[in-house]
Parts: sequence; structure tokens; C-alpha cells
Amino acid sequence: MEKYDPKKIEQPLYQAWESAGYFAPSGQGEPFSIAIPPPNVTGTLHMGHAFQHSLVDAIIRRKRMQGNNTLWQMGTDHAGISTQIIVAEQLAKKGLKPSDIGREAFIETAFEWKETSGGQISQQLRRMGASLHWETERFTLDEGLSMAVIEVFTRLFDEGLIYRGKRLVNWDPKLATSISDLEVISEEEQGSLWHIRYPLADDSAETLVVATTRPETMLGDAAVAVHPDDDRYQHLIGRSLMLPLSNRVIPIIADAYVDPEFGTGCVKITPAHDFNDYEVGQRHDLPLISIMNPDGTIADNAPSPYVGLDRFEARKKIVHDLNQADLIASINDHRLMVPRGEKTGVVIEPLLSDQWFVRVEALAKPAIEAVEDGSIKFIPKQAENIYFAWMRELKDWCISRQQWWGHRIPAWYDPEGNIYVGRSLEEVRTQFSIPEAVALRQDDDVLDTWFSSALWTFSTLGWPEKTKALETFHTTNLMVTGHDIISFWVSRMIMMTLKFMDEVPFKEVYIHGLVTDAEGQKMSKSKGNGLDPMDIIDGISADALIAKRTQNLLQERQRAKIEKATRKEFPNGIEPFGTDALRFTFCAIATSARSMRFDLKRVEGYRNFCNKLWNAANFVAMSTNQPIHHEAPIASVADHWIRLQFGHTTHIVNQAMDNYRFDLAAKAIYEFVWDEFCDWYLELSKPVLTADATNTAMKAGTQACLVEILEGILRLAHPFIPFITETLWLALPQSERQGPSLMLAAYPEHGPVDLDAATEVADIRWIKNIVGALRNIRGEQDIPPNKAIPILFTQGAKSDRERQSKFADLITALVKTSDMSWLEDETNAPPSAIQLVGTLKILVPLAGLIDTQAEIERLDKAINKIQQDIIRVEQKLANEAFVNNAPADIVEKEKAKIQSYQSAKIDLENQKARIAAI
RNA sequence: AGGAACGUAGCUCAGUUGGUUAGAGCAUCGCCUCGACAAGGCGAGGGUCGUCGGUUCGAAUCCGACCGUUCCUACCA
Repeated sequence: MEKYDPKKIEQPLYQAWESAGYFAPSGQGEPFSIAIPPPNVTGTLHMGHAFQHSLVDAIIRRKRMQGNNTLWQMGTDHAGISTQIIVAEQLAKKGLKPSDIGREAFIETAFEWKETSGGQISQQLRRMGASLHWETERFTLDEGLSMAVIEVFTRLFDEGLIYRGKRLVNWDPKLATSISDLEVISEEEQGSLWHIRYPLADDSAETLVVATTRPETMLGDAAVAVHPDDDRYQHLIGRSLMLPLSNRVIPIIADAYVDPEFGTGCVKITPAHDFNDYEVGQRHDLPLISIMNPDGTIADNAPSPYVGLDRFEARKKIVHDLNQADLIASINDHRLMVPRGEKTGVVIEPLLSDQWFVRVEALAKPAIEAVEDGSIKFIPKQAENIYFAWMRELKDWCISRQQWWGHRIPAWYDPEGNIYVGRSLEEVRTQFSIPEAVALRQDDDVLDTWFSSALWTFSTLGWPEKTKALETFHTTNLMVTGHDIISFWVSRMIMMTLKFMDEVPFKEVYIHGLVTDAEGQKMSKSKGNGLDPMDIIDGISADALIAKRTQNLLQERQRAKIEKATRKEFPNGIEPFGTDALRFTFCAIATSARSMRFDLKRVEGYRNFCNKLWNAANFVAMSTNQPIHHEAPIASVADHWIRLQFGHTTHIVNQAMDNYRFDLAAKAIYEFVWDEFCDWYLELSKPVLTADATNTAMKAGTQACLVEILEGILRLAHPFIPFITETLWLALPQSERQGPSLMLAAYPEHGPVDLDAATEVADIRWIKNIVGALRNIRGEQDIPPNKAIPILFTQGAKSDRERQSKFADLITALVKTSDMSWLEDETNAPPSAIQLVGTLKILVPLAGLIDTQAEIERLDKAINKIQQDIIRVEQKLANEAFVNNAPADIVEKEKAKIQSYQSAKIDLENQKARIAAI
């Protein structure tokens, strides 16, 4: 058998699976479906995707093996803003602006880009082993999904749940579009607080000082507000100010919104450029003075010196001009939260514009109830808080974007500006009886990408058509996503699906944590701390990794820092670990915690685990390639034991998976394979298989058990590490497996196993204890493993004698003994190293083997430890409250413990005295 | 400011309803190429479970306060 090399086995297998059609729903069994959170079609697979899909694939593969009719629905979204940015960048390389080529050509270019580069993420998902159903892959801009979008928009509009209005929205001046609240990232930055003197209108000698962090907005001031109870300003309320630079007269108003403690207690009110001021403006009926253009330059209605200036240029000039006029009272350094666009990094402006909104109140109510009444379950339950918090304060959803790439809003305007909404221009003309002579112009805006994503679970299954797929697979069973997506997407899917399907989109939502780097930092391009899952699978040199991390940096000065950090963390680049190791790592770190530090050392450990499994399979193959036939094979004690352990492990894994505890499932498999199967069972099988004296019935039994357990392990582990398990499984003799692929084999099932009740388990535990005791002596005494040691047993129970005689061969094989015998009269014992297992004493005679000093130290350590135990238990038992109140069985246990501790201590002390006397 | 979570070995993390001596991986130290596996085997060391109180016969686990870290939401111009 060749060495384990993931590169050689992984990709060919995936192609074989896909072309055999194994990812498609079987058409039999209970339906089980999961819709993929649509990745951005132009994107590449990042660690979050890789993590998420490792978990989902484990779920879906297990369900498939359990006989469900499984569908993991593939699809991508058009990622309106991101894609528009990318395509614009592509054009810029050719020296073109989007406006140069026009809307039609731009969309065409975007589709071309999608065709050429859009397949990347699909290929990467295949590299991950994701068993997605590719044949029904969907894209949000496909004809079918677009129809669903138009249908939903039209119906909502007809019901009055969509409206158009002039509102203050978050505006990205670089993109010149509205963006979602959720796409605005506010972070604390260093800025200034400018204190500006506003003279009173009727007495320019008297001034009032306002403080602002955005002086340029004063061009749009509509008032200055003070707190109604602020004694300092009572006399000013109702009077007017002469707004500097603009020379407009604005009122001084009283509003409780003002915090008298902050700054001067006077706030300039700019209703068209600040969300709070907008509210104040509404209360006081102030005019909305919008002084900024969509591109962030100052608008025509501002004083002429500033018109056309960029907002930050305008700020400088305004401060300069105020200074000239001696109207700056002071400028202080100030830390403030600056809102920036997630995609562009530019400062976001609240801007007044015409936008389309979804009225969410009526939609939100049933959506909240669906979670409250348990129709939808969040896992972990804590995540419900995020959902409820968001849903309770839900504002109307701005769904229009001033972009070209996306679903164009199905609304038309006649020359008078009347709005008509319908499924198409033709429908609009017919429905509203508009003659061809009247020109109709379609709305230029497109819909927020999340509007189409909100329909995802049912639009991908064919809605509004009543398809078989929709009937079979909706409601989907599960949605797996990150907590940052709950408000963006999960909440909106719930609202829209309840509205149009009259059922929930999914029964459960598993919210996973965030994968961070080893320092706990969020992985990001700008920080240069990201890892590409493909590099972990295939490996990458340090130079190539640095090149990758430092390309397209926003800030050039970061380059050296990133290079240094990368060289320190990955001096030799990254080894190729393979997909299985990466997937297993993701499952193993998927605890219920909110964030997970990703450490390559873990991947290495699980790659080693794969290697271990590979080698164990190799051993099984070698041990069974010459089958011994026997009519009535006998199972050894080890065979019985490992079957019980496997059943137990199967139960644990299934239970863990039912509870979405991927970490516990991975741990159970890891421990069973390595600590029980490899470390003990394979070793225990060796004496049976190699000893001449062993009867062939037992050899046949052991051979059968080896293959049986290995095959079971492969099935149990397949959802986590699909490639290596399938490879090894296909290498098993045909007679040992059922069906053409491990993917389609039955998943192991087992009820709870009471290990403590089984004699075989007790036997193996006894053997482990004896072997452990002897290995401890070997280790502490540095006795080389190839040197056989003589052993004397003394005292002990009757069962010890029985077991010793029954399992002598196994003990010999595991610790290499030269001789084993029982000592009836302890006084004749030669100087020996001693170990206690229960009441059984195990002696290893010193002659020629033992370093007496080392043995005394070892005994001291043991005596010391047992003394601690005795003290602890004695104190417990001396406490009357404990003896009186604790359950009887607990007290009994403690009493039994002290007995054995004390006799053990005496034995050890005697032994020490004997050794010391030599 | 409000809300939430977390703090367990040098590092990364498990620890189910309170009850044997708090576990694992990595790292560390010692021995070993013995016919599956050096991507390995065997052995060992390492924790007053953030701090202080409380409840309890008994607390890593339940409660409170504090310290520290992080996230979310909303922001004071």
C-alpha cells in the first residue's frame, strides 16, 4: 500500500461521485433538504465558507447514508454592489467608466465576468468535497428567480406593503447608491470637535456657540436646538440666528433631544444630513435643506464658494473661512464613531433621496411568532436574542439601490410622474390601459440583493410554479449560517417565506461561530491575515503566501508589516494537508463558542489522524489478505470489547450530530480510532493472529472483527473525512461492503451501550491497568522496549489470578515479558520495582534492570500522591454534615476509597524500605 | 450607554442535570527505528478552573459583586 497522500486520492474521487450522480436526491426516503447560503458568484471560497460547508456536508452526507431523500440545493447570488465594483474596476483597467458604455453593455460585461470568473467558487466547493446537487444550481438573476422577484415585488406593492418615498438613507458617495444600515460599519476614529460661533440675527454682537464634528453640514442647518430646561438659554428660545457663510436666518428651538452636559449644550440641527436631526426637524416642522450631491460634492443650493467642492475640501474651506471671520471659538481633538461603507471604506452620508421601501411591520409580526412558538428553532438558542432584538426594532427596509447590476424595479413612470407597477411593461399597459402613445420609463434602480435572497428557499425550488421539488423539499430542514447574517438574511427569509409560502423557510437554524486567525483577529484582506482554504489543502510556499496577502492592499504601508508577520507565523509556508484534514479540523473546532481561533497545528494533527487511519487500514489489509476459513469462528475477548466500544462510539457520534455538536462527534471518532482501535485492539489482535498455538477458529474470528470494525469506522467517519474513507472502503474486499460507494452505504446506528456492565470491558480494563503499570516501570526505569522483563504477582483477588492466566499471552505481547509467576510468600520477594493494581501487587525484580535510586524516587512520588488522596477523603468523611446529608452511595464510595488507599500506601512504604535497605 | 458572551495546563479548547483523583490536542522532557504507522510508539511533567463573597454536606458547574477580554446594538452634535 502506498503512503497516505491526499492529493492523489481526493479529486478523482469527487469527479467519480459527481458523474455517478450520487449528489442528487435519491427519490426515496424521508426528504431532508438544506439550501446553501448563496455565495457571491464572483467571489472565492474563504475560510468561513469552507468551515460552514464542512459542517453542512457532514450533515447532509450522514442524512444521505441514513436513507433520507437528501437535497443540498446549490446556488449563487449576484452580489449587486460587490460585482458592480469588480466590473467597474475591470472597465477602469481599459480606461472606461460604466457611463461610457451604458447600462445594457455594462450588464452584458457583468454577465461575461460571471461566466468567466464566476465558476471559481463552484470549483472550490468541489475541492472541499461538498456533496451539493449541481444539476439544479440556481443564480439569483436567472430567469426563474427573477420572475419570483418580480412576482413578490408586484404582490407586495399591490397590497401596499411596498412604497416609494423621499427619505434619509445611508448613502455611499463613492458608489452613489443607498446602502443598508447593516453595511455601515461604525468605528471610533480620531477627529475634531469644532466650536463655532453663530451670531444672533438681531444682535450680531451676541453669539451662541455650537459644537460639531462635521462643519460642512452647517450649510444645511435649519435651526439650533437647546434643551427646554437649560437655564443658560431660556432667553434665547424662539429668537433667531444668522447662519454664518450661508447668511440664512434660522430659529433657536427647544428640544429634549439635546444633552445640556455635552459641549455647549447647543446643537445645530441639519435635518437633511443627520438621522437624529431629521427626527428633530419633523417635530419642529423644519425645512429639509439638502446641500450634498450623490457623489459627495456640495450642491448648487449652497453658497457659491463651496458649490462643487468635495465634502472634505468643503470642510477645510469652511473652517478656514470661519476662522477668517473669527467665528471659530475652539477646536478640540475628539474621538468619534465614523460610519464607513463596508465595501468601499468611504465615510457614509445620511442623504435625502427617493427610495423604495418594504413596510415591514405586518411581515415582522408572524416572523417573530414563528420563532416564539418554536416553528423555527435557533441553535444555539442564544442566537434567538439577536433575531428578536433585530425584529423588534425593525425599520422599513430600503430595497432600492442606485445600481445597474441586479433586479430592475418593475415600476414605470408616465410623463406626469405617475407610478405603475406590474410584471412587465405589457402588463402595465394592459392593466392600467395606457396607450402606446404615452411614453413609459422604467425605474432606473435595482433591488437590494437581499430582496432576492430572501426568497431563496422557495425560489430555488421553482416558485411561483408549483413544482414537485417545492412540494417535496420545502419547508427545508435546516439553515446553517453565521450570526452576522441573522438580520441580513435569516429574518428576511422568514418574513418573505411566511408571506408567500404560508410556511416557514426552515425548521432549524444552526448559527455557527466566526473563524478567526490564531490571535483571535477576524481574517480580512486589509489586515493580510487571511488564509485561503485551498492553500491549506494544497500547500503554499512562504513567498507565494506573502505575495497573495500583500496584493491589492488598500494601504501600501501595511506591506512590510504583513510580510514580517507572515514570515514569523509561516516561515516555511504551509504544508499540503488535504481536504479531509481541513474538514475534520473544522468539525473539531465547531464548539458552541462564538468564535474559533484557527490554528494550523490542529490541521496538522488531524492530517496525522488521517495518516493513522490509513496505516491502520493497511495493517488490517495485511492481516486479512490470507483469510483463514472456519465454520464456527470464535470471538476473542478483545473482539467482544471492541464491538462494544464501537457501538458506544456510534451512539455518541449520532447523538452529537443530532445536537449539532460536531466537535464531540469528531472527538469521539478520533478517540475511538486512535486510542482504542489502533492503540489497543490492533495490538491485542497481533498475538492472536501470529501465535501458532492459537486455534484457527479464533484467528478467523479476529480477522472478521478487524475488517468489520474498520468498515464500520469508515462508514462512521465518512461524513467528516469523505475522501480517505471512501478510498479505504473501496479497497476492502467486495464481500465486506455493500453497494458501489461508501456515500450510499448505511450510516452506523446503535443504541446506548452500558460499558460498565460488560465483562469484556472489565477484562480489557484490567489488561490495560496491568500493562499500564508495567509500562510505567519500564518508562521510569528507562528499560528499553526490546528487553524482556520478568514479572511476579502477589496478593490480589481470585479474579486477578483467573485473568492473569487467561490473558498471559496478551500481557506478554504488550509488555514483552520474559517470565510471569505468582509469589505465594511475599517475604521471599527479591528486591523489585512495585506497582499496585487494586489489591494486586506487580513486582519487577531489580536484578540487572533497576536503578534503585530511580525506584525510590518513583515510590516517593506514588506515596506522596496517595497521601494527598487519603487526606482529602479523610477530611470529607470527618465532616459529619457530609456523612449525614450526602446520598448513601456517595458516602460508601468514599469509605471504600480510603480503605484501598491506606493499604496501598502501606504496601508502597514497605516496598520503599526494602529497596532502601539494599 | 444598553445587551450578551467568555476567562479551565505554556498555547487552542472539551467538561451534559452540582458528586470518584478536572480531560484532550499541540508544545515540553525522557526512552525507543519492536514487521501497520517517526505524519510513529511508550512513559513523564504541567492546572489553588480570573478574583472575592454567597447558596450547599459538597461548586469549574448555581447566585452576586469586581477585574479582564471580546462581540452586538445605539449613539452626544
